[in-house]
Amino acid sequence: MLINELSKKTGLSIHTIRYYENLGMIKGLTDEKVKSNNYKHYDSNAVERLEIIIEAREVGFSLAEIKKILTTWFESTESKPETLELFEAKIKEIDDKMRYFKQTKKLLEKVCEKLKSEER
Amino acid sequence: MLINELSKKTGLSIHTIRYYENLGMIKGLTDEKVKSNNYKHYDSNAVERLEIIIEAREVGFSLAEIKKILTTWFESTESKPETLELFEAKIKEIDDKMRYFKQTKKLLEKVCEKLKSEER
DNA sequence: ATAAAGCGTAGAGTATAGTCTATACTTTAC
DNA sequence: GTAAAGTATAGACTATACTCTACGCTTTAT
Repeated sequence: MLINELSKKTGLSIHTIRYYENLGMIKGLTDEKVKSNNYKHYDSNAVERLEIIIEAREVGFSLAEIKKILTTWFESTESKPETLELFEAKIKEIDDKMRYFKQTKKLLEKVCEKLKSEER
Repeated sequence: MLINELSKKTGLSIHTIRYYENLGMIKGLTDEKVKSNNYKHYDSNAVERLEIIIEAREVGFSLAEIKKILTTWFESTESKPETLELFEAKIKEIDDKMRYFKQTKKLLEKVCEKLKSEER
């Protein structure tokens, strides 16, 4: 599929997809048989990668961190112990964030209660 | 307390605290009795506000959004229905994010498994 | 065959959230 | 009383993640 279809499939803008591609997070391939243009074709792996990017950026990971996750998941040949340590630390971070989430949700619920009681 | 103590209590840098103060998220007061300087004094409310800021930014709320939460929680006199709607939408957002968290955590756990199996 | 839409690259611009520097005055320690 | 450390303001600078514009070429539709 071309970038337009990829954009529609993932909900990301063409600009954003190209930005991620420039960062090396996804890769499109030009059809060798066609010489008149250099349009890039994207496969299901590109979709998968973009879906992971969307998920992980929502969690607050930086694109640099997400890139490491993608590399390890899809390309890694040799495994470095430091990468494992990084990801294990990230899992702990997620657990910590979950706690912040619960606290903030509670606060927001209290704020809503307050607003509702003032309404009367 | 002065800004140095506030910084130590919250773990935020003095620069960041001033940045938040400039945004109107916290407020220090100069001692009227002392005329030689205009050092600002911060009370427990400032600490409370900064703790809320830390929590909520971890969740991914923008400072503009956090400011609204603080205003409603500490200063609001009249309650606007749109504010209530905003916060209720934010609670839903938190629930959505929780799902992303769980998915990303699963992915990271799989990635860690992969790394461990390659190690052997 | 020509206009409209799509693709590519490169680079400029924007928004958010800090972070740092310069300058000047004040307080504290020795 | 002098140097070091603390405080204030203003503005410059940085990093991250987009977002947009300009330009030129290609494909598609009419």
